[in-house]
Amino acid sequence: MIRFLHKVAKPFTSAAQPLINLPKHLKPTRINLSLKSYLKSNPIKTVLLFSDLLRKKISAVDSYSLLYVIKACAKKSLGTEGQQTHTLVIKLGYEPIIFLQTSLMDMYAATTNVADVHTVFDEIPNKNVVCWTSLISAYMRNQKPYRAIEIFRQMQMDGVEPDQVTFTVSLSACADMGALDKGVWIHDLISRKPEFSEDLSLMNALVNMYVKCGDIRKAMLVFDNIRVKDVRTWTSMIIGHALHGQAEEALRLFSTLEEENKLRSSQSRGTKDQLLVPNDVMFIGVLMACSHAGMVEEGKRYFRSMIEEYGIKPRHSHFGCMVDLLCRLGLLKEAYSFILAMPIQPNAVIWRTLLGASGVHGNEELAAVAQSKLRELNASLVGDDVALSNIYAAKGMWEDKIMLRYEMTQRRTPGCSTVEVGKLHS
DNA sequence: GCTAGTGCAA
Repeated sequence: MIRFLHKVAKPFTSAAQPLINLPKHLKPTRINLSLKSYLKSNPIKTVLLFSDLLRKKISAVDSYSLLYVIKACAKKSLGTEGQQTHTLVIKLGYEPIIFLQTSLMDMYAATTNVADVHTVFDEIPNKNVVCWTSLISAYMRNQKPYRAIEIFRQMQMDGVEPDQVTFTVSLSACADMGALDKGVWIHDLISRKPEFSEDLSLMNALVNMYVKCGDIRKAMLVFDNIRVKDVRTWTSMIIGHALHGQAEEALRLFSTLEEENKLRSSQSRGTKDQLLVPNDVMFIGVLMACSHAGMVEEGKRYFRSMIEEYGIKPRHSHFGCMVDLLCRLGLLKEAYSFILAMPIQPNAVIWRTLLGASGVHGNEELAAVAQSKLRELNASLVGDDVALSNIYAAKGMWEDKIMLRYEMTQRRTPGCSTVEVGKLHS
C-alpha cells in the first residue's frame, strides 16, 4: 500500500475538510505530463511518482495530477490509494471540479462497490450527462442492467439529455437483459439525432443489442446501414448468425470480410490500417457457427487458418468450440486425442463437454476418463457424478453406480443435501 | 503543452 497521508480520513466523512486552497489555474507542469505518460505505460509508476510529489512538493499538486492518479488507481484496482486520493481532493479544495468527481466514480466502480459510486454521485451538486453515464456504467460493471436502465430513465426525468455514450452503455444493458422493447425504445431516441449514426461505437452497441435480443433481421438492417465498419461490427454480426443457427450466413459474412481484405491489400500496398484483420473473438463466432452446423472439415480448416494465417493463439474457448464440434458428431476418440494434444491445460469446461457427449453416445470409458480429469482439476460438480452414474445405470453396471453414489455421499459438503439438489433439478 | 463516462462469446 502506498501511503499518501499520515492520518487517513474516510472521504465520505466530514473529517475531510479542505485545509488549504491552492490556485486552480497553474500552468501545465512537467510532472503532470510524466504522470500522464506513465498512466499509459505503467500506472503504478504514476501512483509512486505522485506519492513522491506529495512529500517533496505538495504545491505542485493540482487537479490534473489528482485526475491522473485517480485514473491510475482505477486501472490497477488500488482501492486504498484511490480512497486516499479522494480524501486529498477534498483536503486540497478540488471537490467542485466535476472531472475529478466523475473519475472518482469510475475509480470506485473499479475498486469497491456501486454504493460508493452512488454516494459520490449524490454529492455532486450539478450533475451533467457524464455523471449520469458514469453511474449507469457502474451498475453495468456490477451486472445490474435493470438498475442501469432505471437510472437511464431517472436521468431523463431529471431533464438531462443522454448523449452517444449514455446510449451505448444503456443499449448494452438492454442486451444483457434481452429486453428488446427497451432496446427499440432507445433505438427510436437515437434515430432522432441523425449525427449519432456516425458514432461507430454506438452503432456496434445497437447491432449487439438486436443480436442478444434475438432480432437478427433488425441487427442485419442496422449492420447494412453502417458505412464504415470495424472488426467489432463484423464480429457481432457473425456471432449473431452463429447464435441463431444461421451457420451459412455467419461463414458467408466471414468470407466477405476476407475477400474485402484481399481486395484492399492488393489496391493499396502496405496500409494495414484499412484492413479489418479478424481477431480471436471473431474466430469464436466462426467456430461456433461450424459447431452448430456440424461442419467438421470447415471447422478444422478455420482453426488451422486462425493459427497459421492469422497468427492467433487459440484460447480455451477456441479449443472448447473444436471439442464441442467433434463431440456433437460423436467423434469422441478424435475429441479425446485433440484434447490430449492441446498446448495449454484443458479446463473443466472442456472435460465436461467430453463427459456430456460420452453420456449421450454411451462411451463409458471416456466418460470415466473425463470424470477423473475433472476430479483432478478439483472442479467436479455433483452434476458430473450424477451424469456418470446414470451412464453406469444405463449400461447395467450397478455395482459401479453404487460405488459412485457412495463416493458422492462421502464427499458431500455440509449444508448442501442431495435432496435439495434433486429438488432444484426436478 | 494536460482534464470525465464507451462495446465484441460462454
